Amino acid sequence: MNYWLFKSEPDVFGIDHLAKRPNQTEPWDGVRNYQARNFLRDEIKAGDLLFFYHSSCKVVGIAGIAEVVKDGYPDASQFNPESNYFDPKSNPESPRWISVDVKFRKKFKHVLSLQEIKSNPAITELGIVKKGHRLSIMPVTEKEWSLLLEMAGENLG
DNA sequence: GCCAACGTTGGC
DNA sequence: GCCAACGTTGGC
Repeated sequence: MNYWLFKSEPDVFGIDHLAKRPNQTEPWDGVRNYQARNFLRDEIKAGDLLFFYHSSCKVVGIAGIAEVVKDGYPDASQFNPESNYFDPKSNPESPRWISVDVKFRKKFKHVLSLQEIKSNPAITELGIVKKGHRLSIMPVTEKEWSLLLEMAGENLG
């Protein structure tokens, strides 16, 4: 089982939205980057855990934890002309974009801010601390997962 | 809202 | 297959 970080804009879909969904579960759709798509298709599996990261907002950082509950499957929004994520070049015979389902696990009492994360010299591999990162989905090492949990003053309880 | 950094596109 | 132009991302 692996650890991940998923970015989302909380004004569009944040951890509070996830917590209010039926069964606290939601398809993670709209990923339109090939590197992130490959993670969804090949490596992200049910049972994996992820940090739910809030971007482009007031307090940027890790807001909580969710769990992958369904392996990769074709992202329905790519075939929906009404969707912002519609991709006319994709087709159902060979879908280009992939979703997984994620389920709410916990919301942190305080967002672990990007600033705090960057201030820890032990966090060096994580994509978000690197300059110019653009990935909306990125791997987190087990070591950094534990460290970040500890920094947030949280656990998986 | 600015702007640097990046991925994608498309002409050649 | 190169690379300039363009659009998007995301922290500030």
